[in-house]
Amino acid sequence: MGQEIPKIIIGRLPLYLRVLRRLKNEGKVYASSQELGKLLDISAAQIRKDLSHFGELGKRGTGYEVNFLIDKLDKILNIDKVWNIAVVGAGDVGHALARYNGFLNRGFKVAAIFDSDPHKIGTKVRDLVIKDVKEIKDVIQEKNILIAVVATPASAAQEVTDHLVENGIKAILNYAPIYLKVPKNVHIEHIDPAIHLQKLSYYLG
Amino acid sequence: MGQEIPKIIIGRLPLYLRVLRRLKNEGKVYASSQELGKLLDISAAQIRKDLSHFGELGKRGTGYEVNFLIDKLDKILNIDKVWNIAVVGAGDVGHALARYNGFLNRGFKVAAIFDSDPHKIGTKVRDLVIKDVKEIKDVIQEKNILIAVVATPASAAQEVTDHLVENGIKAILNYAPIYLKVPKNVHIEHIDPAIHLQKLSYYLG
DNA sequence: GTACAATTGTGCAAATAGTCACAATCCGAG
DNA sequence: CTCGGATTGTGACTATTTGCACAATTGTAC
Repeated sequence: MGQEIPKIIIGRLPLYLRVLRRLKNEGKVYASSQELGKLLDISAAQIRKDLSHFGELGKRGTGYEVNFLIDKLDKILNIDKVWNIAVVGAGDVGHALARYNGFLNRGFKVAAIFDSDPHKIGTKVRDLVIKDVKEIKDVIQEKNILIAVVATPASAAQEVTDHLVENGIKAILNYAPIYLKVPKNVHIEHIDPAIHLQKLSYYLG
Repeated sequence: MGQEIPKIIIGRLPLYLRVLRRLKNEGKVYASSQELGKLLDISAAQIRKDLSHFGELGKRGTGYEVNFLIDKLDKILNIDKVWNIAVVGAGDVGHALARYNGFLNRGFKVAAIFDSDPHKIGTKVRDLVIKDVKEIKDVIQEKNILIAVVATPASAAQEVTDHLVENGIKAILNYAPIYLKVPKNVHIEHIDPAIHLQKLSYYLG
């Protein structure tokens, strides 16, 4: 303990959590590393080693108690509460995110959505009013938002990002097809479907 | 050569390509590994080593010729043509994908979209008619589709996937928040925004 | 044409990640 | 209360990935 946990391990924890939630739903009380591994195509040894970074979470002979492990992972990933997040860009992606039902029971709630288009500002997505990007500062302060999603066109993404960072955002999920520069104390993840498709097409040669 | 290229390297090639396209747009003719590295937060040495797997693509003293490298990466990734792809699920994600303008110049075209909801079947997204999932077989044969996107609820995703695989799909991009089982000759990539958000929230502890 | 600044490609070393295999432990049956 | 099957946690090992450093090459300036 006390050790810095490698990023690659952190990246697997949400996968473990997702499958555990499913098992819980199916009424399962215990799960072995072998069983989890089979459901995730990850070796049982790796799962055990990953989890062992956070203490002795399993019981020898029995496996991992599903509910206990879910709670533990929730705490580790800091999603034992719900984070308010902001979405910038009310295009198709912004709309899809604002309307997505899957966030709430996984630790997040879209609490604000912004755009710069006067035609969109003031209209609603679900029960959320699209606000002017100029209001970002006030809103994220008021709603205590630390996580934002950038869902603007590539041309606006860096500028929006800088603005978010200036106003205290500490983590960004970026859907714009461009690499965003952020200070190293700000964390960032990227989603670009074309990138994934290109990885796939390589293997179809 | 003849060697199997590690997956992790293949995963970076689309990133190189994306930044090269931007540089080309800006009128740049040459780019050094250092310059690319700075734009991507990847070490220059790593970029050189990655690219060296595919021949001597740069010029010592000068760097990489942008146009040449773009062409080369296009060929390596098999996107020197446009792939027809199918989207299954015409919800928010399916709509967003079908309406997205960014695919075409990156090697892909949404050529079909399917749903099982009778209310949606027959309606249009852009100029694409939403078809019944029962027509998957015929349409992907007719349009020569090898790549599909699963954008259904989690509950339907595995069934849809099995159906796609049975009918010749060789690569799947999965947006459903569930791990999909596929035969090992079928390639798969996953996108789940909640997973990314959870990776981020870990660091906000 | 020579000197020099820039930059690649790459062998080697270091760091990181993953697998193996087994002692330690747990639980249930008898 | 002992035995046996199951399963974890982990040290030792192996494999993979990254970084370093420099010879080889290129182009330019004079």
